[in-house]
Amino acid sequence: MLQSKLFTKTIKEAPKDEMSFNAQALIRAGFIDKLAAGIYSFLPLGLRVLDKISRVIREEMDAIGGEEILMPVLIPKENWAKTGRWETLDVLFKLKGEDEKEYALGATHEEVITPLCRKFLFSYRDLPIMPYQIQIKFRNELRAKAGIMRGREFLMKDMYSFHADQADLDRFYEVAKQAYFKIFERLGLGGITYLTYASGSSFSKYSHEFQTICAAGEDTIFICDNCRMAVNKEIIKDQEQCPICGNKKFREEKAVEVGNIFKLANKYSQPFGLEYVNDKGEKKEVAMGCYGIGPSRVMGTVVEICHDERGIVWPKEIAPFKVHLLLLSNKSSWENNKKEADKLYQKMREQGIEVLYDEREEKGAGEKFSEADLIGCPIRIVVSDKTLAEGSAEVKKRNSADSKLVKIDNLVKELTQS
RNA sequence: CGGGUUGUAGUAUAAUGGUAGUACGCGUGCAUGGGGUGCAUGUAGCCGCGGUUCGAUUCCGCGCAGCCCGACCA
Repeated sequence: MLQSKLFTKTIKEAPKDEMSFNAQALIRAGFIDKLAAGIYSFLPLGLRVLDKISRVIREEMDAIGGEEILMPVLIPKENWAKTGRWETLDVLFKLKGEDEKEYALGATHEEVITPLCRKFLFSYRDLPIMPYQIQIKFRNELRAKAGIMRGREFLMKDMYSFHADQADLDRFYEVAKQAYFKIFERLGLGGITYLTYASGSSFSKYSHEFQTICAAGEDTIFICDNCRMAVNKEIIKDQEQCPICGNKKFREEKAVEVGNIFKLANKYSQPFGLEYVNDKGEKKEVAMGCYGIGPSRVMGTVVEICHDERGIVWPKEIAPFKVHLLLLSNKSSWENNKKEADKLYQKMREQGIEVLYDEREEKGAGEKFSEADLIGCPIRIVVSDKTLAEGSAEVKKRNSADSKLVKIDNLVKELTQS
């Protein structure tokens, strides 16, 4: 993409009413814009990142049998009433149409997916199934904060699994757990994201959260370094030792809940009468699980963790572009340098390398460098008088101070191999 | 939802009961061209309503909005 065509601009000073680093950096770099408290637009750069996060999640969900769907945002009152959550789920945004019919915006989708599956699930032969969606969720948080880490609307991947019995739910739950570890590894949060025991429901003693260590996090977790698990502070009183190894030494950390998996059992299948017939002709209740990850929260979390004093340092799989190509030149050599950089840009695009090309003539070198650091693409390539004198371009990784000159003819080949 | 705090230009800030200033941005021109470059010039603002006052951006009240702490968070 040509940077001159990017309608967003970077700004030097963050708005004073944004306290969280993720929002400050993302706004300064032109990834997001705040409309109201907890409500953000995703701009071209930000949407690319969000889409990449979603893509990683989608790939891993598909790999464990997920089937992607898209459910409504507008959910009639009757569905919520059936489970009692019209009254008890206080984050619901409720609204009324002209005809007085009442709805709530989707805060979670058990009340949609469960009756939906009633239309297709009849026999044990139909089980298990694992539909999921990636969609904006609406929750009227009393206090939105921390930039895109706790918004009133946010992107969420929610998968629901349906099983013939508890044993099959337990089996798939472990599969989903492993998929989640893979996802966080790919998103650049591997090694600092812990499976965390948290409060469960009447159907299972615990739920599991995926908590990423992060000073900006709202949760406090206690980590067992022995088996690399954690316990949420909310249940630490009734869980004084590691549930896995019995170790009593915990390390306390602030963390962000980036994912959550939950055994629902019959909590929703029961009120909606979701049953199937087993191989003996008997009617049985379907056992359910649900599995959430918030891509927008993940994006905020990554920014909180992957940055330095100059800006964001995106993990390679979710960077808006792999390469940020900068054209520098003085006036006399502009035409020539631009021709070389244009060629390089074309070649990279032909090879499928995602590249943001800063070909703006009016910007000085310092501004281009500063913006590149702020935006945070993994690889910066500079074409200038200096580099062209060597028949080369300068290659520098965002996460390293070192740079090197690479012959222009070898550059694209080297990039496709890295 | 309780407590606190703040609303001045697109952004960040200053002053003032009597013509609202600075920096960045944006526009124009020239210079510059390896770390948010320089000079000139232009552009744009007091959250809303009510009260006090000859006069309110300033003082008072109410409202709205932002932020912080807390509570809440399938």
